[in-house]
Formats: sequence, structure tokens, C-alpha cells
Amino acid sequence: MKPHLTSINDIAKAMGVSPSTVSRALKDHPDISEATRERIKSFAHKVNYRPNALALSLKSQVSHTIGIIIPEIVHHFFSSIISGIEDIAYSKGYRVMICQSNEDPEREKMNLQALIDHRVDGLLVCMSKNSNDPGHFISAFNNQTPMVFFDRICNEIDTDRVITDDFNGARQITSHLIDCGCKSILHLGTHPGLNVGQERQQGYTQALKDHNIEPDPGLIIQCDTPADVIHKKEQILNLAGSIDGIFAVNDFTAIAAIQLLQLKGYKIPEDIAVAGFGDDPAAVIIHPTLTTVEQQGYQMGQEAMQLLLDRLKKSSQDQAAQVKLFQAELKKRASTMGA
Amino acid sequence: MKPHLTSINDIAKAMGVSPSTVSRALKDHPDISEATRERIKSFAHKVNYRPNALALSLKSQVSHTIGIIIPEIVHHFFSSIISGIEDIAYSKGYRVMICQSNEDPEREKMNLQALIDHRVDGLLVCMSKNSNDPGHFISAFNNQTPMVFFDRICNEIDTDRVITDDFNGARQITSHLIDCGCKSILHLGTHPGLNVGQERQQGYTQALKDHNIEPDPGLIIQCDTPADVIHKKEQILNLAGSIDGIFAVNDFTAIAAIQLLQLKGYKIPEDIAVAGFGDDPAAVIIHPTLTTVEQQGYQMGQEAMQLLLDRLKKSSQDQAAQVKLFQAELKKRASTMGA
DNA sequence: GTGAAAGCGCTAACAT
DNA sequence: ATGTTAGCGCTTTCAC
Repeated sequence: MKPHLTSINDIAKAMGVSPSTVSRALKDHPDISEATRERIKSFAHKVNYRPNALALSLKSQVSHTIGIIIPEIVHHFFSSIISGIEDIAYSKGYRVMICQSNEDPEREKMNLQALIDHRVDGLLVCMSKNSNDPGHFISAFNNQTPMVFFDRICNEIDTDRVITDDFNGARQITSHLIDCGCKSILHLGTHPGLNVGQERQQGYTQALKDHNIEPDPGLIIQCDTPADVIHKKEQILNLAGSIDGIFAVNDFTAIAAIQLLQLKGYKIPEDIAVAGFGDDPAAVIIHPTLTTVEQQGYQMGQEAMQLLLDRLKKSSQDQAAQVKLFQAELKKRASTMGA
Repeated sequence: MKPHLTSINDIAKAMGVSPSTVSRALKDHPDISEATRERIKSFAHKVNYRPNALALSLKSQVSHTIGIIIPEIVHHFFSSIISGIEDIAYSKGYRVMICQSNEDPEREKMNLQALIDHRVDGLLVCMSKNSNDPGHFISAFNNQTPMVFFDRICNEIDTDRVITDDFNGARQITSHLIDCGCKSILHLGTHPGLNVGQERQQGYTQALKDHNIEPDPGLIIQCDTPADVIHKKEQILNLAGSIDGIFAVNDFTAIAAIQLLQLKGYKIPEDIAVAGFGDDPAAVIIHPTLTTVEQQGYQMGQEAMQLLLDRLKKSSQDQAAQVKLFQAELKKRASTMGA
């Protein structure tokens, strides 16, 4: 029951010419006479002819489609990135296929395969949290698939990267906490496996050292979601009495911590100053508003797509890998400073 | 510099058999002898053979790809829907192409065209706000393109729909405001053109009537974004003294209103109770937590994809249009009720 | 200025 | 049990 959209062959038959003539006429090939060209074009327009992108891709070996692999769409930072990618892609005549890995390496692997099966021209990837083995990405890369990583990169692959300066952002925000008078700052951090988390933790540690504060391993907890905050609430509350600041690896976690602490009677920022990372929209909704650093998701998405396009233009592999580092701008808000 | 992934022809040549034998062997056709089958399969595996989805689609006239047209990805409700769609699609071997219209009818039109050019098997659509003329959707539908609308439907097209019971949700929440003692409720509503907005406004009006309150046209303002709230703050503040409740068409607008009113010294909910619509994550972050109704984006996405799959199975048009109405569950929170 | 033919990768009737 | 052929829709070289 499929529509059977009219093809070049249909037009050729209907007009008593050959398919090649139709093809040429439609793309204003100089060989075709003015008369036939117009005749064919107007007919094509009348029957609402549209070239079959699939056939075009098969023929030309270029699909004008790029694949995105992302942990999850429902996440302000990630959806902003997708939006940036999509806007650039759209303006350049590219379509995007989006797959979410849901932080599952198996699914990530299958997504990759499916996108390659669809012969995408290139890949934009943000790795899943639990990706222990990037083997599938490595072999795809070795197989000449143009790739650009964003946010969560793959260290083993030497290709373009679009990342936030997580180290510096964390260093800045931790410095800011210290400037606000914090002496004992808890870090709610993420998996050791995640580059972004590690960078942030190192930035935190560096800032402490910058201010001659000895980092205390007891003040680093692996806790990077609101659920984790609930789960580790005892541990956090036990520490709460002896700390005066918290730097959380992301805003949701920071917000969950604020809510937990407020519930127990702590005043934010008077008793404990709290800072997050990312500048999620919720950061200006929580009371007190959350000090954080802004991550430019939309722009990062745009940049990633642009890098991929550049890479597609040139002969793929033989260009040096570019790294676009986005500075995270500090947003000082009420959760760290008195009104 | 493209990789040239190995094709069935390559395998055939390498093994001294015909392409059709390879094709058959790979799909366990009974005609092929155990021996050749295994020989071919293991070779294919060794060279990492992967079928070209483009060729398959061109041949079979089925792309196993569906198109999504959505106003914007960066929006919790919409990204949840996409996630639901993607999960079902993925599990059934479908890929999705996502296009955002950015509420621009022109772009929406081009998106539609591009997806059709790519020969998607079907379309999942949430119309743009400013779509005055749904002509392009109508002609695509008449041209047999399977379509399912979600959230913002197209009244002119008789096909499957997945929607929230906006009327009932708004009626419930307005009733709740009245139960909380509100006598004079301001409605911050949306464009007259949007079905969802209209339904919500009618639900609001109905609830007032249910309680013998005469609806006051002066208490309905077109204001459906935080930016609108800023823009119309004078108007809202002028009314603030004489109202005791607000029902906003969505949560962001409700939150912006709360923030505006709090800034001016109003106590929520004591002076003015406020309710939203959608149960955005921010609803439990704002203080006081926001009373709202829950919209099940993820489930709606799943359902929409399922309807489309059903539609693809059958002979397209000749089945009655289904409507899946999701009830919006009332979430009573602090913004309408004393602690 | 236009047509015929081959081929992108794959499948399926139709041979053998 | 395997090969040949044609064709999905399109482009492009090569003829005429």
C-alpha cells in the first residue's frame, strides 16, 4: 500500500524521453535544450516529483546523514547539544539519526552498528558512562568512519573533540567557594571512569592546593545523581556538621544536596555553601539560586557538527585532530554568597 | 576516501560463488548446502560484512526509518516523548530521524519534505505553534504517508492521535484551586491557535462554571512563557492585588509567575495560590513546590510509536484513526496548599 | 541534444 | 544446490 512516489523513470515514460534526459533536465545540464528542460521541469513540478534520497545515497556513496550517539536525550545539556547539532546539520542539508545508549555499552555498540549499516557519513559521539571497552569505536575509526567526540570523549581515539574545560571550571568554582570563606569543601563526584568527572575532581583538588588547603580524601564521595544523594544521605549528613562547602559534579546533584540539607535545618549558604556544574535551568529556580558554571551545550553541538563537516570535506583521516575547548563561565549566585 | 565496506559482491568474488548464493547463505535460505553456508558465513563474519541498509531500503521500498517533527528538542516534555519513541523504535529495529521546526512553519514544511525525500516509512508529528496552514501535512497524508500526531494535533487530518486530556487536566487543577479557597483565578494561557491551550482554557472555564463562578474574560491573559511573564509583568501585577489564584498553561510560566510575585512580596500560596501544567522536573525544585498535573511524555512517545508501527503493518489508510487520551494526574503540592 | 548501458548493493523470480 | 537476470531510482560515461 505504499504510495509509489513518481520516479524519474515514470516521468521519462510519460514524456516519451529517456531517464537520462529527465535527470539532466532537472539539474539544468547545459546539453539539454531550453524547450525540453522547461517541459520536463514543469511536468515534474506538476506531479510533485521528489528525488529519492536513498537511491541518490546508494549511487553517490554519500548519505548526507550523520549519526549521533548520546547517553540520554532527556537531559538539558544533552538535548541542547543535539539542538545545536541539528540546527547546523539542517542548514547544510544533512539529516541526523539519533540513538540513545541509555548508558548501556551494549546498546551503544548496537547503535553504532546500526548507524554504520545505514551508511551515515559520520558520527557524533558522547560515550556512555560505563563504556569500559571502546573497541567498537576504535574499529569503526580505523575503518575510516569520520568521528567527532563531544563531552565524554574516547581517549584511545585520535580524532576531533569538543569538550568543556572541566578542570578549569571546577578549579574556578572551587576557588570561588574558598573565596567565600569555605575551608572544608565536600566534593560530590562521579565515576572514576568518566573523563569529565575526573577533570572536575582534579580541578577541585588543584584549587585547594592553590589555596594551601590539604585535600582530604574523606571529602570526596562518588555521588552524581539525585538518587545517589538519597542513597548516601547518611554519609552526607554525617559530614554536614564539619563542612562549610559542597562542590557537586553537576547541578541536579547539587540541588538534591541543597534540598536534603535544608530539610535537616541547614542554612544555605550560611551553614554550607553549595555549588554545581552545568548551569541547568533549574539552577535559577532552586532557592537559593545555585552558583555553578555555564556549559554551552548548544554551541558545543554546533561546533561538533561543524568539525564533522570539515572532516567530511577533506580526505578524512589525514588531518590533525582538533580540540575545541569551551571555557565554563562562572555564575555566582545565592547558594554561595549572602544576599 | 570513503572506506568501501565489503559488499555481497566482494564476498562472492572472493569465494568464487554468485552474489545470490552469498545473499541466500547469509539469511539461512534452506536451498544452500550446510557447507557453503558455513563457509560463507564465517568469511562474512571475518571481513566484518554488514548489509547496506540503503540498498536494502531501495530494493524493498521500506526504509525502517521513521521521521519525527517536533517544535524543539530542548524541552523536558518533548525530549521525554522522543525518548519514548526512540526506545520502542530501537527495540523494533527502526531508526529515527528527528527534525525540529523551532516553531517555524516554513522550516516544518522543509523538514517534512526532507523526511519524505528520505523515504521514511512513517511520520510522528507535533505541530508547530504558528502552523496556520497544514496544507503540506494534508497532502502528505493524502499521498498515503502513515502519520501519527502527538500533543499538538492537526484537526484537519483524520489519523491516529496521542494526546493529553488537557481539558480534564485543566478542569481538575482549577477545581483544586477552588477547593483550596480561590475565588478569583487568573489564567495565563496560550495562543488561540493551539489545541492544547484551548482545551486547557476550556477546562479552566468549565471548572469555574462547575462551581458557579462566572468566568471573567479579564482574568485570561495570553502569556505562555517566562519571557511573556516578564513582558506582561505590569498587567499581571496590576491584577495580583485582586486575585487569589493563578492557573498557568505550563510549569515554566507558573514558575516565572511565582518568582515575579515573590519578588513583589506576595506569599505563595497564602496570598495567591499557583498551579501549572506538565509536571516539569522544576516543579519540585521551586519553593514552594508547584502543584501541577503530570503529563506522561515518555509513555506518550511509546504509544505514538506503537500506533505508527500498527499502522505500518496494516494497509495504511484503511483503518480507523485511533485516539489515545492520556489522563493528566493531579499533583497537589505546596504552591496551592498550606504546609 | 538525446539515448543506451552500466553500476551503486541487494534480492527474488526464474533458470539449470 | 547454485547461477543468471532484472530491477529498486538515479547518474554518468560513452555513443550517435
